[in-house]
Amino acid sequence: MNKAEILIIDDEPQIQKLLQINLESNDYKVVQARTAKEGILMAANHPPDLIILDIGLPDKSGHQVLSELRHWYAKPVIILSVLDNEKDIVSALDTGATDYLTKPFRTGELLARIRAAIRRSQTTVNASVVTANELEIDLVARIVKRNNEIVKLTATEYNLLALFAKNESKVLTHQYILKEVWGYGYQTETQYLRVFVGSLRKKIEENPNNPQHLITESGVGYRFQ
Amino acid sequence: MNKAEILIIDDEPQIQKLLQINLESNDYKVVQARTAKEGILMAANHPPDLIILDIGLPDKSGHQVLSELRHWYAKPVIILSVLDNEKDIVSALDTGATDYLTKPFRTGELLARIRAAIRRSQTTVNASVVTANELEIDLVARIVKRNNEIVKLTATEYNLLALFAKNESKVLTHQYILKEVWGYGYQTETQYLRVFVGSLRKKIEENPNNPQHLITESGVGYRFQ
DNA sequence: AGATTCTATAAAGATTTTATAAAAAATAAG
DNA sequence: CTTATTTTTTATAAAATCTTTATAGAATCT
Repeated sequence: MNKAEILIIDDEPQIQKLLQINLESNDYKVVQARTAKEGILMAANHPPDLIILDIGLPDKSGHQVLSELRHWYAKPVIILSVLDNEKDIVSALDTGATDYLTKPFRTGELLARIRAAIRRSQTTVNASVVTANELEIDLVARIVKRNNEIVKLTATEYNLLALFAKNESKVLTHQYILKEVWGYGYQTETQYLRVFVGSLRKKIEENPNNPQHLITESGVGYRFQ
Repeated sequence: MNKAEILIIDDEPQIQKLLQINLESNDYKVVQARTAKEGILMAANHPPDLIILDIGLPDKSGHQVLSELRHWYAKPVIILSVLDNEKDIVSALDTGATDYLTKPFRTGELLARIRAAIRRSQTTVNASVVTANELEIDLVARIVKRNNEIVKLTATEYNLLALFAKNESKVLTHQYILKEVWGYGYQTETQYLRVFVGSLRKKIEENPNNPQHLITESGVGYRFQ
């Protein structure tokens, strides 16, 4: 297997150096960018296996970079943030960040998180079939089966369920789901979500009044298990 | 591993002596300053792993020193205060102090607090999964488990617990917690906090009447451990 | 020791959030 | 062009959560 390639987007030279040394000695190929613009360009030209993104870049906010990346880049993005900047972190996770670390960080921990993120992205992206008890979701064939019988879903219903399946047992916020399934500008249309979660439950839950798969997290979002 | 270095900023010679002896015999390297000015200078020239700061210094108030330090110094700062100066303590914690002790203090307790503070600064600050005995808090998945079973928390309960988890074994003042969880303008609603700490204890403590994780610091705030 | 402040807890009331049905609008299929 | 299907919107009932109040107990101060 080839070396995994990691793109670092960070303007601080000492962080760049530190990461480069540590990652290369752990057998990763390292590519570096110092600005948001440069980073996006490099990622587009030659998509890496993972991106490490500093949230405090000079030319563009990390959030913006992340959301631009997420239009077409599905692999892990790990966020670096300065200490005590919790709002940034939460909103970054909402925009689709894979994980985050606050500076200063221990390199051992960063390496562990990189390994975990890459492992996850390889299994979940390649795993075209997600199963949860009597449910089977084939993400390549776009087919959902319940007790081995095909469940007929509309396009939106399927997109929603696929998103849940890709994020099993993780709480997804309303905002995030709406953005992923409906696109930008729909973040406030929480009612859409309720309607579609309702119709999904009717189709995939044994007892839709007492859902076992699509769990409500009141005030936050939903969780699939 | 090298010895951890501790800077003591205190003008009382007997305290200086007492601390020096106790810390050095516990295998810390001790550096001492007698004034605020000297202390800041020493910390800047050679940042220690932890600072012990007396709140009652001759040339400058400890609060000012703390807030100056916090611009660039992210490691633990433990405050020393005379007994009848509770307001100082609360405001110091609000400014970012890690922990506090009132004089006269027992050295065993000080040593324990130092160990806790250093351990925390090395590990938990960055972690996206925090574990405390039978508790497991996944800050990315937004899921809390107790003995491997998912604990159902409301949004506010979760936000509160997440804040505690990110500041393990650190005293958080009422004001600070209220500001972080409820936002500005709620700093005086201490009763909210009592209600929610109560319901959290019911869900995460073995015996809510004798809490082991969510500890009350009377007159100051709460501590999670 | 007594007074005062602080904390815990329950429970009622208010508000927010969620679920569901069904109508209207938009889109796709025949 | 008409019909069927899907998505969006509206309305409303139910559930969950948050806020407020009241009160008893614990901790702290004088």
